[in-house]
Amino acid sequence: MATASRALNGGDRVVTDELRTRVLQAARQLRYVPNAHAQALANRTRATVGLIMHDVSDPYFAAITRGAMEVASAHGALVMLGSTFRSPHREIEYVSTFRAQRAQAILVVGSGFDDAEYLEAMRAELGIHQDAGGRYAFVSHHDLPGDAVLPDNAVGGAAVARALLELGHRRFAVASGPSSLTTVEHRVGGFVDAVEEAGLPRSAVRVVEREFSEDGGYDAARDLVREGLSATALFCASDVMALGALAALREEGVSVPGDLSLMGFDDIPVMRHLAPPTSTVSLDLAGMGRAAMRLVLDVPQDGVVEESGAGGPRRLRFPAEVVLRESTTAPTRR
Amino acid sequence: MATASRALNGGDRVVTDELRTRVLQAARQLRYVPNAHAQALANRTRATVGLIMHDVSDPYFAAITRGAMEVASAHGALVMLGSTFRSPHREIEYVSTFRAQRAQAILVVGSGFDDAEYLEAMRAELGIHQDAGGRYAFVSHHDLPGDAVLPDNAVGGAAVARALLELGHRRFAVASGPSSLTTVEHRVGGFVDAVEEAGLPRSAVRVVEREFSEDGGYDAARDLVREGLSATALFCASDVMALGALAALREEGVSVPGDLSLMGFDDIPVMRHLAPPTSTVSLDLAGMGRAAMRLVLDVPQDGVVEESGAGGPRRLRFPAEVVLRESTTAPTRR
DNA sequence: CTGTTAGCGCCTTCAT
DNA sequence: ATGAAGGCGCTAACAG
Repeated sequence: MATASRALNGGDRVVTDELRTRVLQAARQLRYVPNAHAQALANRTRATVGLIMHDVSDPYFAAITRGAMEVASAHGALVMLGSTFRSPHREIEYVSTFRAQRAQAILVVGSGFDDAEYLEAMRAELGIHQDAGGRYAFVSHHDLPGDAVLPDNAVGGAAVARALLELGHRRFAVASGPSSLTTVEHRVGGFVDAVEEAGLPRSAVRVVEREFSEDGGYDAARDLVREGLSATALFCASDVMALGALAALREEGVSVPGDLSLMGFDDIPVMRHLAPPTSTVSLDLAGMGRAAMRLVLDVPQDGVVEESGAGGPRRLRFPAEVVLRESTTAPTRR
Repeated sequence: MATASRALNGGDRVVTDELRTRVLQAARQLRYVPNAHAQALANRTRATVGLIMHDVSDPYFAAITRGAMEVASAHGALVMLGSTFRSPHREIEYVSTFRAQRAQAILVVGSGFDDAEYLEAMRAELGIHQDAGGRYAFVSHHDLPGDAVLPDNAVGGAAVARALLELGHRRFAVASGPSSLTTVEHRVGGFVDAVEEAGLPRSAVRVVEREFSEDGGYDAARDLVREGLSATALFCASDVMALGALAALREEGVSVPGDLSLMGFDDIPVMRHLAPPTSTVSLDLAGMGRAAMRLVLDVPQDGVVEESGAGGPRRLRFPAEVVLRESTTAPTRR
């Protein structure tokens, strides 16, 4: 048994060539694959990483996942998937499940929740995971200690405001998600701050808070229109919300950008194909996924700049850049 | 130890209340989670399913995955993800990896490859998996024995042809993927057959074969235009290809549907938002994912009709229905 | 009802 | 270079 084990694993010169080939051949004939559980038990770990996120079918998460999968498979790491559908409870549950699996690493993708109970539970779960030798990292802010890949959400939000101001807009609407999501908070916060910095009153921005989803974007835009829209530009906290908003605007007969300029955030692949091609803030989503996976797999990054206090958590910042397309123009309405 | 195990797992009345609470409390205090590998080893199985597909960031697979995840998490099954990026080799490798994990079930999503070596290897791997008590199923055709969830690809392709014929089109172009993919073969085959059945010559359809991807769609449309398009309607073998085709047509100055009617296949969520909203063939993608997961988890289906020979493989057929939107009109060019 | 004893399949010392 | 033995953490079968 020991010899077979050595022949199969220890690629080294510890087994006679003849014996090794004999073992290998038998294995092939039997289509033998070692029991990964037994290996994991004996080795006390395994190249496995747990991926926790809202929902893979959301293009934002899909793109990040793709990047993560590329790196994982290049390094022979097995990926386990956990969809939370935005439930903090499920998120914690998945950490615990992956802990039970003795996952080598856990990747928590997407906005954190601003909720004391959740934060405490996550901190505890992740702490134990780490004490047991596991790694973990976040993609997006989490108000929790740990390595992270961070999109420049606030900077992006501010850039949107400045781009719109430069076009001549002075009254804005924002289709926001729940402010308890850190991502939303940063994007909308950055936007509002930039507007105020430009000397406009707070009242220049009308913020509507709905679900952080396509339906939420739809609801927000429809309600905004029905309450008698005075804004000349609408900023959506994500492209997925912008998708919904666009549908609502079409139904309500509001022309984009004629009546209203529209901007999203993320630059998911379809934005360029929409009617009209929609302005947004581009983020290297797949790159973020790759960087995060590299972070937890402890392989060197590839061009991404690391910004970390000495010994502190490692943080990889991803720039957010405004991409102007046809959904934004100078305001024409009076 | 045994008592602790019983208290934790066997929800029955086999342990004194007092002892059980004591165990439970200790577990909670220590944030104990049982080692899943040890459990799997002792139990010889675990509720784990391996999901094999091309790429989660492709909206088609993303939607199917979403459905599969819903059912999996409702049944407490852990999902492992394998992205093949269309490599038959990796597909086989993942089956073997999941076999090593002693996955309870393996779900192979997406078109199979028409390749003898691949088919033989898959048959062997899946056979061993099954002999070891594992289940598996396909989503889409695979020319391999086993349970399957099958979209009506050929029927859908034919329906596209008929819809276009009815609008008055007589000369067609098809942006096809590699004909070695069964999905492509069925869709394009159904289309071509229906055109011939309508009494038109084979030459009425110009088929261009490119990658089965957005880039492939782009290349196909661009090349068709540059070679001097005589068709009045373009059928793309998938919506993702249609996305690329639309971009190419825009760049080449071909107006849709003015110069050319366009149809895709799948009805991925964005099609309705495109410029113009694009006609396609709708498939209940998430439903297919759910059905497939139910199939391998052996839980009753929910409204989906099963079509199976007695004792033979179980097959769930999903209807494909044409959805006409603004990318298709009667031909105006001469 | 509780405790004891074998494995589950593999890997890793430790002898040989 | 090979083989034998112990243990990874848990559960199931068997005693008590």
